[in-house]
Amino acid sequence: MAAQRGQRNGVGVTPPAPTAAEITTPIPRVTEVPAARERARAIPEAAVARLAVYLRVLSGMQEHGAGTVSSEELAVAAGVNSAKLRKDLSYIGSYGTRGVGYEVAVLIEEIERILGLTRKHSVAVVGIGNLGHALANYGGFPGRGFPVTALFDVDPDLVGVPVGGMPVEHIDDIPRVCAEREVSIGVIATPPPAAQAVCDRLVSAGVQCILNFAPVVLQVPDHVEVRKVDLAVELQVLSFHVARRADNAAVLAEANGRAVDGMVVS
Amino acid sequence: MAAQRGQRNGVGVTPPAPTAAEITTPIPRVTEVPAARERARAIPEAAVARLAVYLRVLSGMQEHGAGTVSSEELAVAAGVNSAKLRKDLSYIGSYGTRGVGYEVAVLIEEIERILGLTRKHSVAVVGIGNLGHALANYGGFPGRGFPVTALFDVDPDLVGVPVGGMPVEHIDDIPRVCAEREVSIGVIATPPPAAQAVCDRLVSAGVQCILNFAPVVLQVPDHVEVRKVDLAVELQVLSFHVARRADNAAVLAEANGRAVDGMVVS
DNA sequence: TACCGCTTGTGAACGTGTGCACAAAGTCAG
DNA sequence: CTGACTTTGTGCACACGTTCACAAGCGGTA
Repeated sequence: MAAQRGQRNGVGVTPPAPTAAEITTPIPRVTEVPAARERARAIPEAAVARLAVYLRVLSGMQEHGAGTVSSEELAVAAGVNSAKLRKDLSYIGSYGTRGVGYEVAVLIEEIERILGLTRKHSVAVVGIGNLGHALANYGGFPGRGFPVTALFDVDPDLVGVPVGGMPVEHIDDIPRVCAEREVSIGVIATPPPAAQAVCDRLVSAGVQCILNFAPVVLQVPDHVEVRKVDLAVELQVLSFHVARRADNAAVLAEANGRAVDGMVVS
Repeated sequence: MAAQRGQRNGVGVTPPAPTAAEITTPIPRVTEVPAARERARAIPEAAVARLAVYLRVLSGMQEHGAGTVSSEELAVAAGVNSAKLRKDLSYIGSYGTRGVGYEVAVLIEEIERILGLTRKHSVAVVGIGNLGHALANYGGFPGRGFPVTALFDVDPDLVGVPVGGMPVEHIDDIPRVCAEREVSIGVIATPPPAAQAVCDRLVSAGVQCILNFAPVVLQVPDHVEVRKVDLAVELQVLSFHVARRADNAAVLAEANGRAVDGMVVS
């Protein structure tokens, strides 16, 4: 969940709070919004993540010259249940033809529209260590539409050095550079102790979406979206499964050959 | 999941299948297992991921000399609701003292036990490109207990070259090396087209847990656990939120100052 | 045109996870 | 020892996401 599954700042969960002043300007409470594109809000987060997967699979299919797909085909390729897939697609509208399937090109277009991939999203990477280096070199970042337009680090020896064809800037320049280059997504790849400070700078520079690789729980204002990629957590979840498997095997072995019962070690 | 989060192989969702022959040997169906440590199975995946986060926070607290924590303190530090935290902890047992809180040391020990961190888990990294390089240099991998004991690549120029103090092996040697070094977790950091083949080799080498960085849906047997870290998906989810935000702002602006209605750009 | 088979889209049941609120249980002061 | 205060552990209700199952709708065929 990911996984994942994204961090929400979670702290301000005080429900009796009226949560006034939502986006930027003091808006006098708009509860019943026109709902034309408000539909977007209704898409569950998990479904959004899957839509991104469908999009990738569809792109592959298009390159192989496929004109249409059935929900079943697409579901198998994406590794999900076909009913779930259809429900996910229904969140963005009805673009299929009953008895036939979906037109690949149409689906790609609609998913890209919903995911906001029609606009380019400038990405800034902060922290040019091992991981930041790798991210900067990732070839303009995975897939379409996420050009890396700024790199930052605190190390003066790194500042000015080109990495992946782009000079590293000092983190003190985050506000200026992010504003100039209209950065909309910040990637934090710093050591843990620096992460919160960097995050604060990005936020005050107007960045509203952050991808955090540092193993730290970031505190951000409500209007900022944070997603977390935590290698340690991923490994530990896998470790849990290893342990569970081993334990189950032991229990099962005990349950079958029940002669030895002094064997169960704590 | 993302969260996210973890990929389940999802394809074999045929519910009428009896799912016979579970783990390794032909076991005659054990439904009601002793349930002593079967409790482990009952822990929701999302809770496991959070336990890993709690563990990190607790370690930090212990270094700062904290002896006990209340659920509220720990919850704030971990960025979750305190009720959720208590429920998560209750999955692993009752180790708190009412009126006082939890002993940090005890909690750390119990979480480590549940997550299986008392054993060492050898990690193999396959694909020594940008990302694989970064992972190999990550300093024995994040935190405790996950030593990287093998590196693999298909490029003959890389084989034998030491990366992070460890020579790269050829992927043809995956079965032998993984068996020798008792690798329990495989990390796939290859280009997408190679991922499935590498995965198959790891699985046939006996690796049961895989962390996949390649943007591909891996097909694995039921007994293998896969977790996926997909940068493209993460970015696209963030992109979705950028778009949603922009749309909402536009709608709100329209709803408020309803004089200008030609301003809403698609 | 009428029928048939196929696939979508979705209402409804189900299961899981989250959040609330409170009893149970402990500490500490007097 | 008693009583007040604090914090855990959990039953319960709710919300969310997943899965099922089927009616609605479309293309092809006679």
